[in-house]
Amino acid sequence: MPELPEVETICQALKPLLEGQSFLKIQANRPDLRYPLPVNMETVLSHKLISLISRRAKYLLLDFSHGLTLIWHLGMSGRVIIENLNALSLNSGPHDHVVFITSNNYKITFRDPRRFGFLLLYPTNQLKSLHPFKTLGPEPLGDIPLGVSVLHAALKRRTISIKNALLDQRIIAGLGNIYASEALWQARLSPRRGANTLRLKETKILLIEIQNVLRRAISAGGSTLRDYAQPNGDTGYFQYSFNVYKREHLLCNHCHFTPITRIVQSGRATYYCDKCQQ
DNA sequence: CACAAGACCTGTCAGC
DNA sequence: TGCTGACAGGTCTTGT
Ligand SMILES: [Zn+2]
Repeated sequence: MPELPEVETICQALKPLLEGQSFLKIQANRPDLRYPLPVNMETVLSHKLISLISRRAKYLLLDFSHGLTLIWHLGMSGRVIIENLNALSLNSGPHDHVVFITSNNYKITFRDPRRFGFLLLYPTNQLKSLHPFKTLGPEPLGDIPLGVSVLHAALKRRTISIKNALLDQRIIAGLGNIYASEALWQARLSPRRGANTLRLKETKILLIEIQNVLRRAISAGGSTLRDYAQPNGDTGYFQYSFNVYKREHLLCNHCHFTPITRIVQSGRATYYCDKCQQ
């Protein structure tokens, strides 16, 4: 489900609510999702000051002032729901696996039907040296601008298709199936091109278009296809700006005469215009 | 090591 | 109305 723009949207929603607050209660409605929930999560985290909410790749990071970081991944179908705490809101739906009650009276629900999401608890100062953070590629919208030469060098080493390369979180962090296809359309590059065949000039355009599409998607609150919604319950709006994703057989918005093609690469759908994208 | 395919899990939708 | 198969915003594991 959530790629960088959706996780960033959730991060921005949680940040003002949670920083400086704490969890009064953490209710786990099952012992695990993709992985077992952190042991004694409620004991270890409740009443501890939340010092920083941030995002790395598709991970939400909740830093606590006593030196632990809660790592929160939403998998394919994960949602974060923020509600005002009231008497009626204590019941949970069938896929509401973890419920956090905050010191400023919010109920934050982790809903995830497919349970590919997970929570992990690591010491903050060890995060960077632990999997998967150890091998995670650069942030496309990071404070330190991702240089074209870095991306180009990483692509040069790989024989996989450029589409698959964009999904590899070790090369660039945060892109998923939607935004990989959309960025390649914007850059007018075929998803079937070998990653190592891009010219520096093409990589340069691709990086700019990756950044543009991610920024526009964040501004739109992400893309809603099925499960995803912003934490306040609104849908995202970027699905209305898709040029290729889920648009098989519809005409390309650039050339206006070629139907969008759907292919499968490494088991995942890719959409593109066979004429515009070379 | 690099890569493709399989696995994880549940819900939805098209087609019969 | 069922049933069946395909498919879904991700990533870890397995096999070649
Ligand atoms: Zn076109």
